[in-house]
Amino acid sequence: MAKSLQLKTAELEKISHLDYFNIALSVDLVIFGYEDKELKVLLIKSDLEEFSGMYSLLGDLVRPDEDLDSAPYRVLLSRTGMDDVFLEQVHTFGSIGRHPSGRVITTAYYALIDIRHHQLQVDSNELHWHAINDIKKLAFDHKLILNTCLEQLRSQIMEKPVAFNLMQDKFSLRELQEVYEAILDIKLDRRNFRKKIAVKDWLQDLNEMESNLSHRPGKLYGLKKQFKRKSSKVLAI
Amino acid sequence: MAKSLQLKTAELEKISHLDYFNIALSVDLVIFGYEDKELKVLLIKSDLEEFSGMYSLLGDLVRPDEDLDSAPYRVLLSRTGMDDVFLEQVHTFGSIGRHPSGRVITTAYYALIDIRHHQLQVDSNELHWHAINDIKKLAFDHKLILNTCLEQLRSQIMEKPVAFNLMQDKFSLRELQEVYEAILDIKLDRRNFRKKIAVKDWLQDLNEMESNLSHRPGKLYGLKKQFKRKSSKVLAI
DNA sequence: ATTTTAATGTGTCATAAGTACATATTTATT
DNA sequence: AATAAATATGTACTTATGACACATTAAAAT
Repeated sequence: MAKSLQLKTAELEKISHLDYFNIALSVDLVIFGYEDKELKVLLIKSDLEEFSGMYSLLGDLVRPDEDLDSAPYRVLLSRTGMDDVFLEQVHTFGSIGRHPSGRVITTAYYALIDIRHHQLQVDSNELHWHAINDIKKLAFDHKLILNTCLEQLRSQIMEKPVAFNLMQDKFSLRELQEVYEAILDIKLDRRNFRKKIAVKDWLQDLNEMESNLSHRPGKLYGLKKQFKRKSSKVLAI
Repeated sequence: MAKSLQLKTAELEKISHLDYFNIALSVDLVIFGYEDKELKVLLIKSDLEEFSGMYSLLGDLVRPDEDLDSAPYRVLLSRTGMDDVFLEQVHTFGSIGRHPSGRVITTAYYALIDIRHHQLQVDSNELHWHAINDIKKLAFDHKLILNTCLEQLRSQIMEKPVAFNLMQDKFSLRELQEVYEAILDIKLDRRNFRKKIAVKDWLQDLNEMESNLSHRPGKLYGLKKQFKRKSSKVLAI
């Protein structure tokens, strides 16, 4: 296989016969969703005998004819049917022993999904949403990858308008606060939370109210246009 | 080459004959140093004909028998003789066309070097320090990699005690401020800078003074032990 | 119609952090 | 003894953070 590479430099030639291409490169996805006031992650039953019965992240080898950053979009689309999703690269994991089947280095991404808009086109009944606090161990080093991505998500939500990718287009401030509380896993003070969000100037007052509630409805807001991607998802600024 | 892999899963077997291993993985290093009140980067003349005359970052392919995070240490030691260096992984770059010789995905690291302590064991006279503001273009996508690493460095120096890796063990507050100014490329107010640093509680007053100056000497400080690595470099917390 | 329920919407005070800015002090040099 | 060139330090203003309580609204129940 390595012979089919079009290598030109002395360095690459010299190295190729030393089995340098025995390293495979994959992407792994921490797919976050939000439902029932909980942050969830989409997991699949591992198909490796070493990890039978355990769950793992969705992932795949990177193809030679796609950009690294395109691979996670392809995986998402092909494995879940979800398109137009917010994705961010987090870290690359490459310990020697991390994959039992061989040398695989993996670049981890996190995705943010509005579960209510992106229905799972389940290609297997082994795909399930798991509440983040219920995930105790995962196959491979995927728990480490999950923790790393969760930390990155937590550190970004007050800096950039990314949490909105977990929500529908219209939401009340209560709903927004609940999303933040689910991500951070702490209770927030309502007045202080609203003050902080107001300062960011991310929100558009839609002049609409919640409905079908058995109590006083809240105002509805949307993310300002300048922070949205096509089809209403948020830019990775 | 790919045949020599010990692949066990159906998925990997299926994929291996599709030339999936035609992707090579490398590491590239943005090696920062500080001298003459300037932030510098260690560059080497590119050995590719496509980029003849241009400079590039130090890098190498990752070997199958080393952890990904070990590769940059090996590169640093073998190419410059420098040991015990602060390194941090930043981002992985994997566009299809980024390397003219074939498909190479690269994980970028930045290193922080105290130039005065780590004399270059130059293995080639093509290795040179370049002031960061003088670097206009680089081979491959290395200017993008440099910019990404510089941004990460800038965003970390007020959060974590990493800038000290660019300095000698004993320093005055003026010298420290000059390092921060070089990294951020802005002038800082002396009083406010000292207040901010004091709050961090990173510094140990050494009860020594500068000497051999033609003006009033400043007090000397060192980084507190708890933030140091062996041989006086800073932990990546 | 009135009351109850369950939520929304809002302000103040105290503390901490950020920013702009000027003067007295110390050492070596002349 | 005077000069040069730097160090060391404080205050006033503004902005951000965190703790905390009460009046209001809409729907549902009576």
